[in-house]
Amino acid sequence: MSNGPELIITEKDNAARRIADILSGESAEAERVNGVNVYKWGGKRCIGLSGHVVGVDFPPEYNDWRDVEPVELIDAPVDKHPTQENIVAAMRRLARRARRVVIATDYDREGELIGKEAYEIVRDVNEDVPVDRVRFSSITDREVTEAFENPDELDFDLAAAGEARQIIDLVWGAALTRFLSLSARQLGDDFISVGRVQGPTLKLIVDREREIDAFDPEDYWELFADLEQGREGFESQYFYLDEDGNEAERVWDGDDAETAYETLENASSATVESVRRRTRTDDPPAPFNTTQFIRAAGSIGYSAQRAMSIAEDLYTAGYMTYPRTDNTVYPEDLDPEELLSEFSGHRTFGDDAESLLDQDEIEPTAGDNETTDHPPIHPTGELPSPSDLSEDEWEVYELVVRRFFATVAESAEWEHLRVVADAAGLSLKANGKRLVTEGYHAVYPYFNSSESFVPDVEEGEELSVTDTRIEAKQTQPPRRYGQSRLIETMEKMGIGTKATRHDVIQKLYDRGYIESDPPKPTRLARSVVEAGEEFAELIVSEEMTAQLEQDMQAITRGEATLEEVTDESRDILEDVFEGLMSSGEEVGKHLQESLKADKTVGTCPECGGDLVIRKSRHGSYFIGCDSYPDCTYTLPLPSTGKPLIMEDSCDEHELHHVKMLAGRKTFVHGCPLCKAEEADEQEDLVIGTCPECGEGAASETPQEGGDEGTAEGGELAIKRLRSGSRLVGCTRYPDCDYSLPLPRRGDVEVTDDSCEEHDLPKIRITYDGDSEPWDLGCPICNYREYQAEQNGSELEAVKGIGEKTAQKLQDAGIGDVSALKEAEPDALADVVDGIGPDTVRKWQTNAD
DNA sequence: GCAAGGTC
Repeated sequence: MSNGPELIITEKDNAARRIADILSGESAEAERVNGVNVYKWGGKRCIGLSGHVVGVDFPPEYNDWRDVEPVELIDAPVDKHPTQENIVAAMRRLARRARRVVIATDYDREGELIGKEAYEIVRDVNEDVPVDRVRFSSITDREVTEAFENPDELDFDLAAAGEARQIIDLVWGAALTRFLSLSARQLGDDFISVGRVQGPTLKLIVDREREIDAFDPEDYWELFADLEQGREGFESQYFYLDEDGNEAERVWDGDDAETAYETLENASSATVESVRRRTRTDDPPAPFNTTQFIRAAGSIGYSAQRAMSIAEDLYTAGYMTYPRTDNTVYPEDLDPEELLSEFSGHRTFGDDAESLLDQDEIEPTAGDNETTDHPPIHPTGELPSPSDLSEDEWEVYELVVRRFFATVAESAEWEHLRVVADAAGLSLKANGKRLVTEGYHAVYPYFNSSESFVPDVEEGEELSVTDTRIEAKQTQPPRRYGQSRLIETMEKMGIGTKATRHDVIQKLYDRGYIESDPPKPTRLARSVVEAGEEFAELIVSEEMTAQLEQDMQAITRGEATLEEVTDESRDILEDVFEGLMSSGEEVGKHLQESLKADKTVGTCPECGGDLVIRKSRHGSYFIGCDSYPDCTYTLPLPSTGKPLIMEDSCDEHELHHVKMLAGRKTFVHGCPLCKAEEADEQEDLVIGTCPECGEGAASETPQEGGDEGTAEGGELAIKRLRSGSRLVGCTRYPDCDYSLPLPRRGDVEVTDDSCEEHDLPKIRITYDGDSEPWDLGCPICNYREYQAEQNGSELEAVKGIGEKTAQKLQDAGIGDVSALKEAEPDALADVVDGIGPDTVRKWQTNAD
């Protein structure tokens, strides 16, 4: 038997480092094996994977979509192959000499499978080494130590359940995706995908849109009266009892409403008929799991994707716990008092933490989901200072801290006051609420805690009616799902996981199935869902996951095998394909029509054909005529973003407006023909000489046939392009392509002020309305600053570097990422305040 | 190039 080291394998590097610290009493040292961190102490090594390091796929001979009939994929073999070669290689190297291996991946089904994948890699190079499995749900001293004292075995049945899922997802997803894409002749980047999770998610969105389309608004009226007691006024609303004896406020008949309003208008007083006071306890919220965190972040303006990305950064930097968790119950190990006391004395959180510590008892709330995966999201004892984080990061961090505070705070108490009064035979009601005990709201301001005032009145009291109103309204269609509502609904339906739900939504955007926020389905999405409903009901239904979940549990309990479950699933898919293949052409035609509808901007002014959005060979978008090459009419589009056709259109040209999607830089381009005409009409405005080819400029490279160093007389002008963008560019374009960017929005104004260095006038951008003008200054100086900023945000993209830190680095002469990578850690740490060489090394690893 | 699931 080998007397080499003991090898511990975790699911991720972060866990490896923390476990090594705990088991070694902080004495573990990091070394790099094949570019992978390995933590080393005594006779032990600890390596972190990156989730799955092997993936399932068909053998290469199935790669060509046109050579292989999609139906053939159903019975095609499924292989596993390394996807993270460096990690696999490092593991093999370490496992070869190991005397013992301990699998310490996450404590859930997927973790068991990842553990089994590691086990197989280990076995491949070392037949005899004993392999143990340890399970713990939070990386704390006690849990980890205990787990390692009581090692267990890998649960191969549990892992097999995960493998069954992998195979079924691949076979169904790939076969159906290829079938739809081939039938619609959509090959390349724009294939048409379906899958067990994206299918029902898309159907959810499409179904809601169908309800909205089918919605028929109804008119109704509501009546209000302002009442006054002494000098205190408040609003009341008219109500009546409907046929079922329920209270109703909406009057559905216009004449009835008018009659009631006439009566109300003429009433000068109202008599209080009843007063009801109630106190209601408002309990603090449960700890954050991923879904609830995303929801809360959504309520302060972060998309699901963005919230998770920030959470990931805060986690990697050590400020909060693992962001992907289902758990809403704090582990016993978490001592809330101890964690609170870490915040006492803190500039922002100190007062709240201290007031919470003053409570008689600290008993955290608990949610309904108690799982073994990870603890609920909460801040760690390591506190960042605001300068370590960007503004967004700080805002999200504060949310996480305050949520933790809320979970250990006291309940709030509301006093509800309901007053019913009679005015000339009409019933009026008013509901007041007052926050009597602030409770957790004092530390968690994210919930609405606004009060509504109704004065203390008594039964029989006369109130005067000071004003009356009648409001004509219409019933509203159901609302589209927002991203966080979608994620919550997916969780309820049991589809996707904490780590994937937000990615699924992103995937729907990427595939051209949804657009805007809240997401709205495209024509293509409707067709895909229709095709699914008709031929492959399971792929657009949450039933598929529910069934799979049952099968996986059977495998886990040893009541079914992986083969039985996957064979049965393949049989069902065979049946699906029988129906599909006989209607392939029809399905394809329908999909193609929808695809075209999604791209059509309007009618071609030259030939009457359809104008559609196209992609050039260079990857940029433009508008072209569908009858190309017979008609060569085109219109340009802006170079940034992905075009989206909007519902409204231009009155003059009858072309749909176009929106350019570019994340936070998304903007409405408008009518592409108007933009082109505006550019044609506007003349270039010369503001100076071109620094590259103008008078006095020495050309850097001798031109062939030209005299060395001779300027060509180019001038700089403010130009408007047909694509809608503006720039300062050389009048000799395209012979000279010198150009400087100008902002898309606002009016460009040339001031009398000029830049001495570049001999150009300073430019000011003015806006309609109250917005302050922007003194952009000299366009060359401005562009230089812009580039420096770009380098800065490139630095900020590195994990662990926030806005302020990037600034500090720039001050220290680290202008961009490559400079950071080349920097000597000790030397850099010396010049940057509060940063150690280890942090620099961490950034350098992160920058790779 | 397909899915969904890890993780970055």
